[in-house]
Amino acid sequence: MRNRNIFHIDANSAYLSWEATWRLQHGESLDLRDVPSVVGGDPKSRHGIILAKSIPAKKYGIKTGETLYSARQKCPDLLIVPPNYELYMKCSNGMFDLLKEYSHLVQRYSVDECFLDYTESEKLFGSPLKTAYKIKNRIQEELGFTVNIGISHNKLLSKMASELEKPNKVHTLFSDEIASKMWTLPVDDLFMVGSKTLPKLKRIGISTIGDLAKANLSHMKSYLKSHGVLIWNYANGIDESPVREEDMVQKGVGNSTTIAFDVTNQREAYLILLSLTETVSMRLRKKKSLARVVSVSIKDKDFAYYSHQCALCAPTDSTNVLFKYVKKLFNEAWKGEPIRHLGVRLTELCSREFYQISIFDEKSLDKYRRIDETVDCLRRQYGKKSVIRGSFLHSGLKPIAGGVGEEEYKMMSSHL
DNA sequence: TCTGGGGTCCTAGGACCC
DNA sequence: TCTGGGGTCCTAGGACCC
Repeated sequence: MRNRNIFHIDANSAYLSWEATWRLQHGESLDLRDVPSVVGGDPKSRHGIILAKSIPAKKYGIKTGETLYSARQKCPDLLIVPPNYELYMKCSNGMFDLLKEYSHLVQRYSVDECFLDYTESEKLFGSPLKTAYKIKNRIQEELGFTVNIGISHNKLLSKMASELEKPNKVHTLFSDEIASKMWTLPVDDLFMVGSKTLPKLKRIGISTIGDLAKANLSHMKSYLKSHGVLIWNYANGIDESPVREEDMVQKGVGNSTTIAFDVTNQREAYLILLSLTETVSMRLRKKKSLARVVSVSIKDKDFAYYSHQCALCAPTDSTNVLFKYVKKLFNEAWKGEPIRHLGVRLTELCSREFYQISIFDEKSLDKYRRIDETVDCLRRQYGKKSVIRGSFLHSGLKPIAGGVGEEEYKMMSSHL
């Protein structure tokens, strides 16, 4: 492949910076970024984990994903603010729109990360490094938060580059810089080397990215299968994946929720599953897709996780049809123990247009479809909670569960 | 006052077919 | 009385990402 120029743009401690920016713009004098602070969920509803941390909080050893309880022990004066996903979506959109000015090829990798293919833009905007600084400074001035930008010839290296020194920095990581800038790093700093792979690598004497790069490829392949080949390539800076257009095909939609209390009976489990089915099927219909596979997942009070799935005879987007399968799957899977978390996921998606004929085969399905369309329409106009099922009244449970913000947005994935 | 939510991809084993 | 081997599909579980 010819030489490309790829940028990776990463908002620095995104949720926290966005929260800080918003608060400053709304009259607060304290900048959350200057003190030990975190964005975190509510422990009362069993959502008490750290979603983002300030740099001062990081100095206390506080990590994303750890419990608020543990973070408070490390730093008793820690300032904790609740998340505001709609705000984060707006900030994310602002960053994305600004980036689109510099290339038609911008991939939204997650809420706070984008890849930008600068290859064709160079003749319009000049040198990559100059433009990267321009973008970084514009985001800071116009949107109020800082980003790191990594520049290289592929996505993997540009992503590794943006991780180098934070915040508010532009880094390059071209081929001749791999040895000095990347090989010296601990091997788990490499994209796709996680907590399970790290000890396996340590066991064979690999502790830096450079060790992995110089390891024997066929040895890695027999030891870690295809994943071994993948990370060996990454360690050597090899990655040919393209910056993908926004509208790539999504493979599935799912929603899940941790319940504030342990669910111990079928009736309550059904209500929560119904609320999740409502959310997930609305999202499916919004995408004008149908699903052919439904799966239900359960996490019990001890965090043991399992799931059960089945294929449908015909793809559908009907809340009622999907819920019928969800109930069946739940009954087949549930072992009867107290439940902490429930999830509903739809996969094997296809286009609605493509399958319309079989949907209208049955009169009852046609009726279901009209109900779904009407309810979706009302909810769009008057809000998600304008139409709810009678069964939720007085149940103490949320009629619509799952989802973080109002808008649909690309979340994360683990491949480039 | 303990541990979120939303994704993708890979693998292993069993069923089934020829 | 023996009992191959390749291919595909399905499901459950695990690893990784942010």
